[in-house]
Amino acid sequence: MNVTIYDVAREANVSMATVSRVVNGNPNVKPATRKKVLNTIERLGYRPNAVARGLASKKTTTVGVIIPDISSIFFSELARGIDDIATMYKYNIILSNSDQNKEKELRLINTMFEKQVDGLIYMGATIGEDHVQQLKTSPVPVALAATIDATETIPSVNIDYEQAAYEATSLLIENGTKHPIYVTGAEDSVVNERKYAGYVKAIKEANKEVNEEYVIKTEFSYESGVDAASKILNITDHPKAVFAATDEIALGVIHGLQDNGINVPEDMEVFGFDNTRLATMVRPTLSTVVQPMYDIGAVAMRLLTKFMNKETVEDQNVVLPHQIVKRNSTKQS
Amino acid sequence: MNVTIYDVAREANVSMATVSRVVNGNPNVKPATRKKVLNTIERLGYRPNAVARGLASKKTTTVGVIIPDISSIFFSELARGIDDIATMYKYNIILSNSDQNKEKELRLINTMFEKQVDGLIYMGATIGEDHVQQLKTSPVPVALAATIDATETIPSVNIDYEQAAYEATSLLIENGTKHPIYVTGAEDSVVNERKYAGYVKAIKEANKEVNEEYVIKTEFSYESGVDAASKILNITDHPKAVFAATDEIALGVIHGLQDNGINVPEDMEVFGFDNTRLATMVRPTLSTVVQPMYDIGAVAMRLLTKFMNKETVEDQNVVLPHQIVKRNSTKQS
DNA sequence: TTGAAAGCGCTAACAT
DNA sequence: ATGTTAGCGCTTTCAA
Repeated sequence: MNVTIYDVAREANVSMATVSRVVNGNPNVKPATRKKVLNTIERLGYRPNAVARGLASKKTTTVGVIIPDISSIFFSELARGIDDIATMYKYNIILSNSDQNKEKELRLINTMFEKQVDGLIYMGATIGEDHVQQLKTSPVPVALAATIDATETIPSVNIDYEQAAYEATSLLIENGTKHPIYVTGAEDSVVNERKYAGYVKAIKEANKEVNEEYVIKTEFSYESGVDAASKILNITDHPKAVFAATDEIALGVIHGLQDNGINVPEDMEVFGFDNTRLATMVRPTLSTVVQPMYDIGAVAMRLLTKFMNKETVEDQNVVLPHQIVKRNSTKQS
Repeated sequence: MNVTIYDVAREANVSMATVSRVVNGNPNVKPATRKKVLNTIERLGYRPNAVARGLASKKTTTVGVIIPDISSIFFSELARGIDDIATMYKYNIILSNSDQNKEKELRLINTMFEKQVDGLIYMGATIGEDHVQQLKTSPVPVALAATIDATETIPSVNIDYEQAAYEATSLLIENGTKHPIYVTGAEDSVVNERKYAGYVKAIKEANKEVNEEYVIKTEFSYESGVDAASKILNITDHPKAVFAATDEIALGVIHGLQDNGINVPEDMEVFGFDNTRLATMVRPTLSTVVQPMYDIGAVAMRLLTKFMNKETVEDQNVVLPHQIVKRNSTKQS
């Protein structure tokens, strides 16, 4: 058996309550007593049992994190932001991958509640009614990171996807391509919708009409980008600029283009989205939209701590600033 | 207040024990009773409290995972393998970043124990005596993933780093470069030592002598690779092949070389290590050592489940097979 | 400043 | 097949 608070109390000739007080830094303990207790804690090698503490106090100092895929360069960066702030506020993180699978997402949320997390950070493209339902009846605070629910009723941290996509597309248009091609995933999410909306807005502003042939819906992967490049090259008289919904797609497009003897950006320009570390790990380096993944995670966690502390929060839906960074996959303008 | 097992018992006219039995799938319950209980669980929206269960049963179905940096493409892949197998065995994961900081590592291990994890998976290059001490006196099973302690007394899952590095270097030598350059991090870890030993072995086999000028110790980052390329180019009459200790360094080297007008692999060859997703996301695609990160994580977790189940394990130090994959950053031989 | 004692919600003998 | 009853190790009133 392990040494318990009771053992310490007995050995130090004080009550459990006193030991508890010194362990928890309660100031109402005479220095001499504190010292005595601390000594026997040291001597016995006492280590508080967080589970027992959790049961008694109804706080686990643990937050749940549901993430689509931690091996994704995008989400792992977010997770890092979450964990750093969590650590700062003395929380630990239970991390689970959902693969954007609805059943699994719902099940995971429930598991997190069973484990009595003090709060939950949720990431996942498609938030249906059942998700919202389950999240809104949560016994603990919830925050969405880089995720938007249609009702916009759950606290969240994001950037202005529409505006960002609009700016990126506009830049390509200004650079001389009237109707850039858009390559994205065929995902049915609010974030994806907004990016598309921004693209459309820029196109309409310049051309009035959106040519569906120039919108390629595939998957959010490097390979899809490579494939998309071939498709693009097969379009007769294709536009000379491509806006990709993620950096990973953009990288694929660049390489797919290069594999076909096309020079980027001389022959064709490519613009990405996210500014993952990948963006500077290509030649030419990728012009892209800076989505501050780490910060989104960090701010989401910070927001959650406020809710957990029952602080009043001014704005539940945080919109972080984005940026446009021009590197070498687009022409200098 | 939440609904407890006691409420369910009362409403269903059975004892807590019976409710506990149906919740835990104990077969010793009359089907009719089970159904009745299940109904009232449903009706009351009862959700078992895992913390209370943990206190009573001394099992939390949670394992700790200490990782240097989840945002690293290498470790996040490992983490994914861990979580998948954990999920398969009904465990959840408490994930914490250590940044390879000794103080933090030691503190995290302790926190994991306080939280009463049922097991611990540890990753981290430098395992000193205090780590070994703390890990060996662990109250729960521990497994190292892609990590080696000098005493080799803690269960672990790895590949044969020395052999892998030897093979990679030899391949470069066979391709015509008598003494390839080695670019690695200045990290003081067993894994790093072994890779270096493999490199040295191959060099000695071909030349008898190792030229220290051809060993560049920097950091494990893309940027370091880029910088290393310049250094290499500054070496008079430098070798025409580079073996990098990680893919990320290799990518940097390739781009640094290309930025200086060098063609890969025509002018210089580059070989990586790990086979992260990065390897196929460069042009030319990267020849590299396949270290099965996902599998290492998965096997480590599987190993841990065996220990947690008190199964007897034949070999505590698992060595997974590696592979050499030739892509386009080396010449066809 | 300290102690006593009642839980927190559940599991696990032990009975029946 | 089901119920009774101790705890699990800690926090938290409430008293003193």
